[in-house]
Amino acid sequence: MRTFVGITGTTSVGKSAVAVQLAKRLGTEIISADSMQVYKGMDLGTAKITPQQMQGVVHHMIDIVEPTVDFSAYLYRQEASRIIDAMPSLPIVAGGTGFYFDSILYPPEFGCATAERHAELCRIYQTEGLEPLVRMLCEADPASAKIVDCRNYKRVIRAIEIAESGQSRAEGHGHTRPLYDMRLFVLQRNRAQLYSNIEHRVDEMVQNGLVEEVRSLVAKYGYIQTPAFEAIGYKEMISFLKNDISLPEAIEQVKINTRHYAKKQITYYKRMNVAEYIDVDGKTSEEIADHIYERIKSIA
RNA sequence: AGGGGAGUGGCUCAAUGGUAGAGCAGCGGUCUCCAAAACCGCCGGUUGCGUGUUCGAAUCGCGUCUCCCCUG
Repeated sequence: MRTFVGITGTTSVGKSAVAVQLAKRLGTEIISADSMQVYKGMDLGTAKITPQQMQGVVHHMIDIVEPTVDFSAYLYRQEASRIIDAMPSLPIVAGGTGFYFDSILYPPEFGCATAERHAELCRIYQTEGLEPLVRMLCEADPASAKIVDCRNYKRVIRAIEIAESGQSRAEGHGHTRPLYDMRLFVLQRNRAQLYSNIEHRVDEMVQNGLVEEVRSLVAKYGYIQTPAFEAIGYKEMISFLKNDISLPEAIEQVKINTRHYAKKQITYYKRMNVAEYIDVDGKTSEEIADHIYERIKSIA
């Protein structure tokens, strides 16, 4: 079983810098685990690492698709594990999307629907609501209907798709063993400090031209409805550009949504197999990288 | 100064005589191809203050404080 180092943590804890420092010590490359930094042209709002900040370290899974693409954990996993498997050195997977780490460790085994069928199911939800979908699931796969959250349309649609592919969401396809030996380090800081950082970081993004970035994306792609344009910092600015809300309101909303996001990240990490939580307050990225290096040098 | 309006949980607001509800925020959680998504739960007010009427007042009367608007 291959081993890799995982570095994650809430937004704005400084994951990227630590990953770069560690990669330099290990002489290896970084695979990003970030659901939004995969999109080209979305830089400021996703706090994407700049070429200068990379310091010559190769980064994978960043800027790999256009914002028009419906990217997914499935596509992420395919590409990411291929890169990990091919890397001669100890890979570092770094990013804030816990679900993407899991998709590498426990790749989905269920079948998928065609894009057309998926779109059709989504259309049913939009026009007729949840009930018809739940009814469909109850008919197609009553066992799954019992275990799936039937108030969550995404889960219901997915379960229908699985059923239609001849499988059942209810069958314990749960992987008991991960495909990789991940040594996961979670960077953290206290809640007050975290929230204050988010506050400043959002203000900084706006000062650095977030509105202009979103404006040019809209100019290039229009008001498309893809996961990319649902990213925090983007959806709110789009509302502002559409004149639905004022700029101060949009900025406040970005801050609130970022806090919620950070909270959900913290919750998600609790279910992961964490090797160690590291408090970052008062430490430099070099010190943190050194600390992690000491912990994993035996396997490097 | 006079006239009018408003004061309800952190915020925005609902409930005009019958033991105060919601949204947002806050806190916690779910998660096997949209995950920066989608979904779930919890905490929190005796209604500016005082007094009166009433079986019973956020809701009516009187007084008082604060804010807003108009007139001067």
